[in-house]
Amino acid sequence: MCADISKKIIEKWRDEQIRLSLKIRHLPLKIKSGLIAGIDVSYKDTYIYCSIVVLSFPKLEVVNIYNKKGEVEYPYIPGFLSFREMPVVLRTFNRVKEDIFLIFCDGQGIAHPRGFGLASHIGTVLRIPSIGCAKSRLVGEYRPVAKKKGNFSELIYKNKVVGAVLITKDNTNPVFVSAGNYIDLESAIRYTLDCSVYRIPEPTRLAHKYVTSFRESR
DNA sequence: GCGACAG
DNA sequence: ATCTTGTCGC
Repeated sequence: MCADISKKIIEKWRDEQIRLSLKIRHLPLKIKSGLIAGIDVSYKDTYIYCSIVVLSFPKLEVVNIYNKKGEVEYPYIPGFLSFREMPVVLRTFNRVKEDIFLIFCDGQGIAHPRGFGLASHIGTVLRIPSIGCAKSRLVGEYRPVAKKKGNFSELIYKNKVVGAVLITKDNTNPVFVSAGNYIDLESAIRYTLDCSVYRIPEPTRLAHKYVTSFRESR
């Protein structure tokens, strides 16, 4: 399938992350209504599945769902997740005909060793504002956060604020939010809270639900 | 060398 | 990510 990824490839990927990370821009996003999307990927054997859910904002009603199956090309390597998931994600997104103004991704944005996690990669390639909302930490340190919706502590990495450890629902563990591209952290936090009903924001939570059922049906 | 390490 | 039952707590 994808045994040992040569060090050459990883070097190339590292260079690409550094090169593309220079294109990242942090801007306040102020769109009040429109369509947003949630992306999630699932695996089974040598197959990889992707679901993209289009939702209305701020009502959060499902407008459309796109599913696509592909083959696993690379193994999971911390820091290089996007190269494993980007292929199916792009092929799935090519089918999306709606105009999306914001994308939620299951993973890190700039809270990454080289400031270019999955959300940054997706946002940069698609040229659409993106937010990384991960369930666990990849890099950075932070102070504990009281479990009250809206609370957060800064995620610090190399003496820079790269994200927020945010409580999206009372009495639940935090999620790790970081800007992907074309959005700043403040806006990312704002939209994440506006899209949260449960711990995981609706776009990503629904995408995960749909991709799981899609995988189990094929 | 040891420990950490998105999904 | 994936394989899995019951169980504690709001």
